[in-house]
Amino acid sequence: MSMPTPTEREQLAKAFKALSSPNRLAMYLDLLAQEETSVAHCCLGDLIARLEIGAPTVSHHIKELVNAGLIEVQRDGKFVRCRLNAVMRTRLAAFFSAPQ
Amino acid sequence: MSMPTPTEREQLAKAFKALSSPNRLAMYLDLLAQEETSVAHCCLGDLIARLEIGAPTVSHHIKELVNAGLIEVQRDGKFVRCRLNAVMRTRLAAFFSAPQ
DNA sequence: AAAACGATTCGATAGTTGTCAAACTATAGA
DNA sequence: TCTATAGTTTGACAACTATCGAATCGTTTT
Repeated sequence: MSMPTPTEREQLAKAFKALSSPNRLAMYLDLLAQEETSVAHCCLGDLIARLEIGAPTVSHHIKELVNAGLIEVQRDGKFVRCRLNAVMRTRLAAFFSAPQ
Repeated sequence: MSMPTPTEREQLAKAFKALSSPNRLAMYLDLLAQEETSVAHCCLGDLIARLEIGAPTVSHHIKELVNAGLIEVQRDGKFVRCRLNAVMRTRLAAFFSAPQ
């Protein structure tokens, strides 16, 4: 990978910070697992059920993950659907990939 | 990537936490860049010179990066040589790699 | 319209962390 | 042995953060 610009470095640090909280990482992993089993549906309630933290905290974490560019959300009636941001995922993979 | 075990998840979170500090990320990037230009040498003084933080802070950050399994260090006389941990780098790349 | 449900905002708190200055240790060279 | 150099440890502090309970907002259902 080529050397990131200072701006890119900032974005990377932000993404890593978002994944540095065990519960946020668990949420990211949940969405990752879901992506690979092609389950369309995932709202905050699902994440709340799986983790042992309250709704306000989950809501806060979701905002952090969105703000870091790691996931995307979309209102759907009462629910908020979450899914991974594929572009960011690819960028992070590239970051750690050794040259050829 | 297959679902990480709780232990693996802990290790991942630890690695991301280590990279979530802009200065620690800069240090990791320094070692990354160096790896790719095949410069053998990199001691703490080099990192101190490039970043605008003091020696105690750099020393502290190095310990964090080592503890997270991201880099390895080795005493060499007066100096401490730093280099990336290739295994961890590969694991992180795999984590973000999309299936097939 | 009222109740129920999903999610967000707010205020507070306990705990964590990045940084520094000062003191210290270790190695190399004169 | 004295000095200079490279790095570490310690103690402290300001800034940040993960979490909670309570109140609120928006949507659906009855």
